[in-house]
Amino acid sequence: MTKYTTSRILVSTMNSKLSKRTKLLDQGVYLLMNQGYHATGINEIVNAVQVPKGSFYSYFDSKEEFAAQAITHYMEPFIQLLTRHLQHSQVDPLSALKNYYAELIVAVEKNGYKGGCLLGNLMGEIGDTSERCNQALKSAIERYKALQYKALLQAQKEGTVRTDRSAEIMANLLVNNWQGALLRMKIEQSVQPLQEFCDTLLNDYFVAKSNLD
Amino acid sequence: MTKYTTSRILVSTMNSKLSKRTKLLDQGVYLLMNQGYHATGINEIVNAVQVPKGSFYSYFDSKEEFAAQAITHYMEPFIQLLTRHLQHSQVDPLSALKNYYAELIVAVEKNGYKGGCLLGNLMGEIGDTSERCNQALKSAIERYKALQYKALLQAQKEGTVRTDRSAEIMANLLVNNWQGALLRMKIEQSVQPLQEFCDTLLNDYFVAKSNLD
DNA sequence: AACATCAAGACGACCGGTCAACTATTAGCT
DNA sequence: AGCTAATAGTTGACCGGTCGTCTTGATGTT
Repeated sequence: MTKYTTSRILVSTMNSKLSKRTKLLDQGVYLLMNQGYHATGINEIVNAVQVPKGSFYSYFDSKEEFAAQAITHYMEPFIQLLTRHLQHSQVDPLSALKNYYAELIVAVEKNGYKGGCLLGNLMGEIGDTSERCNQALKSAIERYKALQYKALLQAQKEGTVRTDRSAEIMANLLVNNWQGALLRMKIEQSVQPLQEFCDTLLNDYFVAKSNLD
Repeated sequence: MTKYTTSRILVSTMNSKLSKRTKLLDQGVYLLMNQGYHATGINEIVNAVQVPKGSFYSYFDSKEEFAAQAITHYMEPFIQLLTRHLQHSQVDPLSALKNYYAELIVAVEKNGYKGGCLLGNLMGEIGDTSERCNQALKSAIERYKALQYKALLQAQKEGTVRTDRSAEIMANLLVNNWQGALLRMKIEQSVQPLQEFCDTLLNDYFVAKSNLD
């Protein structure tokens, strides 16, 4: 019984520390996305989740390392959402991509066009000045692209996506151009740039000729 | 002769003030592009061009107003370069656009892929938090797009660009997606994203069917 | 008691903007 | 024309913060 009690306390401590760390990352993602890296101070992050300032460094080595991990943390829900769409057994890969982007468009509109995407924002702000974050951004984008690449490859096999352009290039176009459209959305306060992007690539350019209307 | 001398001094003073202001803007563009808005302090700007710090506020009302004007200042050479290409009497509008982007690609590669584009960077960093800069960004992008829209419209009339997609949407795609490609270029340290963008839109998607190989 | 972990506040640096003191220019007077 | 007072422009020190990181005393664990 002593052993069982010790084990429960140990698990509880670990979970509490993970929970605090997760809260910091959640809050970091939120603030970094809405304010940017340099305009977001550590005090604001820790105060928002009731973590003492001095404790920050027991979770993260530095602000830069924190941001790098916030980047990875930010991507998780997107990777999960896209994976779910792609694993939908009744939907072909191209339609799954379309559904995925359509769902994102609804979400950003609901969010009042604010923030856009953490990846694009930080690429612009600290892509040149933080090697660590640059690395995290690159990895995040690469993971995102790889999922879309696989989907396009499968769609090519199924005959719904053109084969005269490589799936690699098409996945790059999706990932890169989505970022540009999100930036424009932010200043125009409109999802029109996103819709134009989807129409152009997913409903037209990528579609195999035999599948076009 | 007294009148002539007074007139020369007056002109010289005006030119000196304009020259200092221009130097501040040039330096501001450079630093904002390489470091971002919040990581660039006013001291760094004024020190770089030997202007006393207190004088900064006789040129610009605030840091925010300065950045807004740096945005407009930054766009001038691009507008001029694009205009020159489009006014080239021996080149059709679509080829002029291609030549313009090809020239930019050479320039960013020569610059070591650094900075990217001030517009995209600041949209991501302060597009949500500075209304004044958001306005300047919007105007700058709109000006840039308008030039490209006119070129595409003319190209449609000449039969080199497809007509089943509006020139408006195509100009938007150019402007938005170029920003996304530049962000990716920054983290990948490669012009490949830019080249893929140009190949896709200018050499394929935009081209009238009868002009495709 | 000895050791490990936590965290409040100190550290040295930086921030944008203000303003008193100073300098330059203009207006008014003789 | 020359001088003085009034006005306009310039600017470096200052203001009241903020910043990320580190130190050291407090607290927790064994």
